[in-house]
Amino acid sequence: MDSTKEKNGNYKDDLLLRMGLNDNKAGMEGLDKDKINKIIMEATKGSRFYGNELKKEKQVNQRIENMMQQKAQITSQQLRKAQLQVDRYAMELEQSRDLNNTIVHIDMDAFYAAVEMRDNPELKDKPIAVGSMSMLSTSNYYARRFGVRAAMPGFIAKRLCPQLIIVPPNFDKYRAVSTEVKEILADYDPNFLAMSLDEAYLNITKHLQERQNWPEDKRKYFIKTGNPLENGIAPNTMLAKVCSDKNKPNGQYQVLPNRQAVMDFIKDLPIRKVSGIGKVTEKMLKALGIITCTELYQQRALLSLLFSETSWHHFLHISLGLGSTHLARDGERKSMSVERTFSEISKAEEQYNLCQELCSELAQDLQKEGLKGRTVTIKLKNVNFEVKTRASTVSSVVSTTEEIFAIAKELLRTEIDADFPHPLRLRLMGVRLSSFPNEEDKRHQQRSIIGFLQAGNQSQSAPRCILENTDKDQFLKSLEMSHKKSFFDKKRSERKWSHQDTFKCEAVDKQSLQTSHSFQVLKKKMNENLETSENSNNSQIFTCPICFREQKSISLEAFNKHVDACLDGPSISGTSNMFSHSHASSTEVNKKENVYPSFSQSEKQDYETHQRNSEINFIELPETEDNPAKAESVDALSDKHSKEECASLPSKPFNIEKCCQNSSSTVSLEDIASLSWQESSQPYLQALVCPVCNLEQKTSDLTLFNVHVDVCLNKGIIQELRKDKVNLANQPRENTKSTDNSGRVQKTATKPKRPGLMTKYSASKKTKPNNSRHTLDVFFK
DNA sequence: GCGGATCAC
DNA sequence: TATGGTGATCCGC
Repeated sequence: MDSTKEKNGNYKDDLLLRMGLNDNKAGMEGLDKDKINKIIMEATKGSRFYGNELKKEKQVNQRIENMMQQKAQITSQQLRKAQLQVDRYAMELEQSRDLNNTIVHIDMDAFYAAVEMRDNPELKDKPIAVGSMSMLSTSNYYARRFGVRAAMPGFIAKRLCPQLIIVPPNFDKYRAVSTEVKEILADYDPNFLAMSLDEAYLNITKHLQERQNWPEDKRKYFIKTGNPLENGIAPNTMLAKVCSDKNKPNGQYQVLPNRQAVMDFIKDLPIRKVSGIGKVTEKMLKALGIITCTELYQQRALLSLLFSETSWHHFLHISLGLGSTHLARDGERKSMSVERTFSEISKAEEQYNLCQELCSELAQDLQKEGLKGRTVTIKLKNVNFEVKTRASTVSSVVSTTEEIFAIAKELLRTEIDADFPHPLRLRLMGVRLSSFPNEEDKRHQQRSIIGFLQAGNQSQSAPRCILENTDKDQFLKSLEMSHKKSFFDKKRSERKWSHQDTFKCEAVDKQSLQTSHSFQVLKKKMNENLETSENSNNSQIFTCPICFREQKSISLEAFNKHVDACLDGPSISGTSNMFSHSHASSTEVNKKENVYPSFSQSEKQDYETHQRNSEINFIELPETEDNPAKAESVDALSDKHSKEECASLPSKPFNIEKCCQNSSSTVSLEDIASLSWQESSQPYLQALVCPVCNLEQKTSDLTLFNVHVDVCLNKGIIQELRKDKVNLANQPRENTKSTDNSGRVQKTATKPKRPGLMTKYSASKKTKPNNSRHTLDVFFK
């Protein structure tokens, strides 16, 4: 056709497929198919979006190429063996085939558009779409004749159909209508499964049985909702879903519950029609000559060798016409997120502000469902549509804006630092919380909290250990198991248990303190610190972890004696009570007052750390004043004291630079144990000093402080892990060339190539540097 | 546990 | 001018 097709045929086909245009249904009153294609491509070509689509397409092609090489190495022996194994499994599946259920899939036609047309009859004979100039949710059938589809940006739709009316979405309205419809559906199956506002599965097996006994007049109608809808009736969900797609619009289709009917239905069914087979899987299977379900069945042995077990099992289910016969109710949610697209934002300050807003929104949503989680993930999409996610898991659950933001902001900062001095040019940001505790976790947590509070109450009279048996057991178990884990897992477990212990025990019982592993380390570490400070004549103030009193300029022996005396002595209740008091009251205060503005004091402090890190990482850079990004940020966020603070840092026993830069200094239990408590100027309020970054945290909320420590630790680990990446990123990206074996010059891949999902073949298999780099189009023509 | 990807709606 | 938001899952590290 045109040159575009030769170069970008794949993308174009995908695009057209997605927009439903290569089914020959376009035409008649609307636009000619070719005309539609041309308009879409004209609007798309040259955009950043398109550039990214091409990039993604190349990656998929690479995956396919890897797969084909994998395939080429399969021997007939292996294939025969696989055939036996797969057929054995197929036999089992066949035997468990269940045709006793009647599943209906309900799909409301162009739902949003239908509702809008119902409420405004003027729209009825006009082409309409619901959405915005950026993105359409759906369109009516009139508009579809012009090629206007869901998931198409409105501005392109307008080019296809200038008279198109774009109606802004009104989800409350759609929800209301959806609820009405669902009430009707519930009559047929009270346990129906709603997939969205306009889609649901019903298991009407029981209903049909009961219906047998109904009087004739009552049986004469079936589902009547007043809305146009598709439905498909079949013995399982997979088939029902395909059925409802069959006779559009406003149609119905049934697959009878016998094996032959199922197999006949499946026979020529394109695999893409099946839920779960998307664009990429379709393309990969097409590369293996598989388009229909019959072909999928024929290649089952090969597929078992090329794909993961999960995948080929899924494929086998499909090719046998099998699917769920019961509607599994949704389990508990596993994550909650907020994300937003916007016009480019490149200023760090604005990015942090945005991040905090998202955290706030997320925190509100979480509160509605009473959820708390341990993993915070941020998502960034740059103006070139490249997506990154960065996650951090802390040891205790978080849920408030402040807690989530404390973590998210560090993740964001790491990314900003990594690209420094270039700004991140973002078009989307998102924040997600996951790792919600299961019921058992919750019970455990509950007990810990109660234990903590009880210990606080009782500390006046009879302080006792709040380190519960479960905690101890798990701590010991985690140590026991630790040799089986990876290095980082070990470190994680160590710090998790150590600083939980540290916080709990320091406030309470001396007996358990003495036996506590972490406390032994704590003592040891403090001694070491004391020694070094003595040796360097550096007069430091040490605070006794038991009584919290400052021990100034005393010898190591004296300090030890003091600690031991505190441990043996009768009265620590006063001090531990003081701690409990300050914790309890400050938590209250925190809840009410500590909703800090964009950048509070502690934010500034954090920012200063950031500045210090930047100075260390980019020591060759000009002064702050000459660095626009830095100067701006400093102006906005920081006072002028960062340099003095920086100068004072080396005298501290442990700091973030050491943590991040020393290759062997990934955070260890000992590091945690160097945690020191220093009294602030405020009486009865302990200032919390982070043992990692060594900065005093101006919060008295222990959870928030814990989060900060976790974040600092993760940051150390993250930077350790990312060292290579950062180095790579700091190199000039263009013109990075290398020579391969064949002597040709190629661009070096910026990122290490990985095999794609759901596949077994390994990317570590070296790609042949020869002609095998043909496109697969040629191969499969 | 992390990060990239795929998929559905 | 301009190509979404939410949630789940899988795979290889």
